[in-house]
Amino acid sequence: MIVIENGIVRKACLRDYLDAVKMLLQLIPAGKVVSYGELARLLGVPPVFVGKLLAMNDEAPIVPCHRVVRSNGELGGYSGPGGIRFKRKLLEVEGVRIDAEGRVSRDSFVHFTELLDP
DNA sequence: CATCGAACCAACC
DNA sequence: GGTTGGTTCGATG
Repeated sequence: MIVIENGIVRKACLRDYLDAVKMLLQLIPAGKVVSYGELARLLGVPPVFVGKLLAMNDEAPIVPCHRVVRSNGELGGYSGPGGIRFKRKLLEVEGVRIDAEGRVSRDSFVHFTELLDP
């Protein structure tokens, strides 16, 4: 059973959360990134759980789980093919600016409210 | 800046 | 019942 409350997912099984995450990921345009926390709010789960879900995505990078980074700009992890190096490469190719310290620039972040409202 | 602990979860042991 | 995750956030020194 899955319940939606104020646009936030409540009690669902892993499979349901995974489907929800994938849908949200498809909304992120190339060249932009979102934070784990943002997804966590929408899904109603703790941020750590988002990581677990993304790690469970077997269709990376078709489903762009590489466009999810830490809120402080650091890349976070990537368990898909090619590992973290590949994640960074993908982002750069898509136009995300990453500084020498491996931080994503703030203007590359996008919020789901901006993706859903316009 | 570094470290700490708690947190909205389901699965697994 | 405790641990585990690609984490976050606020409080603290």
